[in-house]
Amino acid sequence: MSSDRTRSAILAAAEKLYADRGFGDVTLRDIVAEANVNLAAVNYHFGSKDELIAELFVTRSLATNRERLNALKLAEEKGGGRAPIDAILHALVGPTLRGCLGPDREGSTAARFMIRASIESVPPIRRIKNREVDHLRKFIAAMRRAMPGRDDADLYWGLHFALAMSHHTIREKERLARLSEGQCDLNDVDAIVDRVVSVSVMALTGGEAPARKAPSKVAAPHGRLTRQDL
Amino acid sequence: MSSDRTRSAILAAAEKLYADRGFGDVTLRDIVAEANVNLAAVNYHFGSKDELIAELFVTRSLATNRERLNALKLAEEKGGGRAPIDAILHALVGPTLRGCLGPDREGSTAARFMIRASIESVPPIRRIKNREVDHLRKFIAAMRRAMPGRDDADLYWGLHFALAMSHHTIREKERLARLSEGQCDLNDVDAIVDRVVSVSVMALTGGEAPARKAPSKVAAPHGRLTRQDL
DNA sequence: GTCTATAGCCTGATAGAC
DNA sequence: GTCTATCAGGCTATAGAC
Repeated sequence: MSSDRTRSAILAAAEKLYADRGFGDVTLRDIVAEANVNLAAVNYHFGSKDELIAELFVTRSLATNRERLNALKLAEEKGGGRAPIDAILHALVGPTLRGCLGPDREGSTAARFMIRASIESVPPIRRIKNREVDHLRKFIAAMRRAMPGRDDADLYWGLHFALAMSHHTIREKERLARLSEGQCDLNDVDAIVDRVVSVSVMALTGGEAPARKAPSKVAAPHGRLTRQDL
Repeated sequence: MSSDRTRSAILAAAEKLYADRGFGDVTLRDIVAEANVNLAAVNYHFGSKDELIAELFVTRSLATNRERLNALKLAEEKGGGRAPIDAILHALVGPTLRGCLGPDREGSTAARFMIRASIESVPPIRRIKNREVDHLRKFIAAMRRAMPGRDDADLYWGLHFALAMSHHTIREKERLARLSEGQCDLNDVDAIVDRVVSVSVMALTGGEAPARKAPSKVAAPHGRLTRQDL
């Protein structure tokens, strides 16, 4: 009982401090001071600093993955087992973007923690991300059903680019706001999700084999290989 | 004179060790052992560990930026002051991708160092990246000349997505190789550059206002706003 | 089981001799 | 410029109180 209170206090204090000041500037001593517990309690309950960080990240990460898979399942049921490609990509990038940029969660501790995790990518978080690859296969499977003709490599690249755009937007939102001098509205999450989905769909459908040996003007600018030639 | 040799030895040893084992696992004591110099020499020559890392990164980073701007200048001269959009994006993402994935530099110390810098994003490197925003304005200016009709916001988003795809490909190349079980060829740099450029061009030209209030089937999947409505 | 006090070792940084 | 010695602060481990 009392154990749960100490454990929870550590988790809450850690998430708050990491969200506020980042992983680099927060020590275990800062965390135990904020939580009003003893230094050794962290090791007792979590084993190490890294495992504490890992638990924080896994908790938030699992929630996002559940949202993703629910949205995917819903979209496929709605389409009788086959969802349109844009709905699949929407299910993939929507939860992540809304979780970090959403107006409801605007500046919530959880959102700011996940943004920090995205920007600083400390070792325990990297480890988790690296083994968190299985649930992406479910998206590849859904994409394969949506676009039966496409090469698998094209599907993987499409998925990869969709994740690239959403993660990079979260990670570099300050920079983009500054570079564009406010002309890119980073508060309108729905518009951002649509933009990412729209570009991802174009990436997946745009180079749709016009003629094996006649690359489109735009796709083969410098006489290099086009996707169709790979 | 002797100072220069010590300085260079530290730089070389640090870049090698960071490239091999990452920033998290390499201490100053490891570096001075590899360089056969005294521990205090690092602080004497660089001020701090962070400034040593910063110097390593800035050196490689400036070289890439020079390549980028040279390629951009060349493309604009070739077109009489106005380069086609794909050539501009090529100049933007080509040097970065070739510098990290190129077959000539395959596994070179410099390439592996820059990949580490991209993956681990340690504080001194983040600081440099954050203030390294000015030279991107030259690319925005060139893009504005190439696509006079486009909204500035669209140009910024296009630039942002191009960088997103190239950086994410460098950063997650192992993961993509594993996820795709080798079906995505991460050794064919030219093909990757073309793929990134091709998608970026589509992002910039694809949503080209078909009709103000009739969003295309693919761009407005869920009745949300399309780019044209922003 | 839960928690505290304390000691250990490693890190980056620095002062002062040479 | 270079080196030795030492420092403060970080995370971890453990012995023992409750």
